[in-house]
Amino acid sequence: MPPSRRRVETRRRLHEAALAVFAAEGFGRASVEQVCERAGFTRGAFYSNFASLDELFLAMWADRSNTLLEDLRRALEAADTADLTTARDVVELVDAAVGVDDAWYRVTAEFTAHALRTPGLREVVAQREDAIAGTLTPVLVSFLRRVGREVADPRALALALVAVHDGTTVQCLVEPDDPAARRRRLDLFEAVVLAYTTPGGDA
Amino acid sequence: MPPSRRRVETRRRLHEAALAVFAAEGFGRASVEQVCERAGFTRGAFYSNFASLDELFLAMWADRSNTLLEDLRRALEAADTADLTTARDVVELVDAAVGVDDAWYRVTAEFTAHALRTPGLREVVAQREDAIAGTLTPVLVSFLRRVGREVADPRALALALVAVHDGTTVQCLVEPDDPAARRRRLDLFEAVVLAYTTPGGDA
DNA sequence: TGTACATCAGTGAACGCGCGTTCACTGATGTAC
DNA sequence: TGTACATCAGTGAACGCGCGTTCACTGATGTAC
Repeated sequence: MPPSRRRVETRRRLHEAALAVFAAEGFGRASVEQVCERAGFTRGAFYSNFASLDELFLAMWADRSNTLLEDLRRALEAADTADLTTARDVVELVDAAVGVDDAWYRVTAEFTAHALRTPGLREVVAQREDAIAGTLTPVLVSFLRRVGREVADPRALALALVAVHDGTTVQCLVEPDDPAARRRRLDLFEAVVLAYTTPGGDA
Repeated sequence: MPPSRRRVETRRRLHEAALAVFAAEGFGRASVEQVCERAGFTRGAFYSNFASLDELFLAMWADRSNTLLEDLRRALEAADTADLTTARDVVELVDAAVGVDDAWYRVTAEFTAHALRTPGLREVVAQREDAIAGTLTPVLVSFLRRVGREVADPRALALALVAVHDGTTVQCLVEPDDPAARRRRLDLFEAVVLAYTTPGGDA
């Protein structure tokens, strides 16, 4: 039996409230009470839908991760590639599509830390990294080929870019008023792309 | 008046307990009670030394960050550089000295996330990144010169390596049994080092 | 389209626990002679 | 080196609040006729 419309909507509102509360208070300090108040439900409604905050957190995080990744994929596939002529152009296009989201970064960082101390969850994070790399790979290879670069090991490049993204996101968020952090991020992306590609035939 | 020996020792034990509890439970879920029990004190002792868990966390984190960075600096300065002949050697030497510490990574990730939502603390994290880059820079430049590479912009390289370190640490910890993650980390370090340096005169 | 009924989904009150915080106290530490 | 005293530092009990969790309930939703 599929869940009723009402139930789907309730869970959606709880997810939404959870994201807001987790972002504002931190994962460990969010309470069932706060999430329910924000969503406009009593605590009973929560327990009718989830066994624990951890379960809600996992559901919300997995769900939103998927959505964000799917949005990213679509944005890249629909991007105007007419002006791409250099690796730097590719980097700037991808960077703009990915963006730097303060609240989501915090939530993901805390989820990752939590997952590292919870055996069953480590795997979830690992699969997510894999999914990101897998989604990025084809579009990245195609963009780079367009500017005359061949990717030797697409998976290695994708994982490297994910690592650079994670690492430089902190630096950008910590110094939000410093445009230099943003520039350094793009420079590093570019350097990595060039290091992991070779000049191709059609350039 | 300097703090008494007894007081210094009490604070040290509270720091130590805090690190253990934060690593095990997560920042937001650690309680004053747990920290005190672990340290072998009553809760009154805690309040005689700190105004809040946040204050203890900040003190512990800043203190330990300094110690770790100082240890790293000493280890690198005392390292045997006779066998350094390639950039890869430098990368492997530095990587071995830095290491990948599960518990400390989690604590730092959560502290960073917390700092991002607490105005006064953002600065603390920013200064820490700066201190790391500043400490690493001279020894890195000297090692690389020894293997025949000139660093164009030492600060940019240091910050790039910190970002790569942060990003790849997650990947290594998430797949602890996969040696490929470790290898990819070293490859990325090497690629960045090569990209940010040029062949020097004495090679 | 309307009515009766069954099941589902969220309500709200109640219970109790963990723990943050305070504070009068006692024992430890150090100083003066 | 020993004694008296002052101050410092941690004890442990007490208070109370926030909130996790449960559960009998009521109102909402959907189905059969």
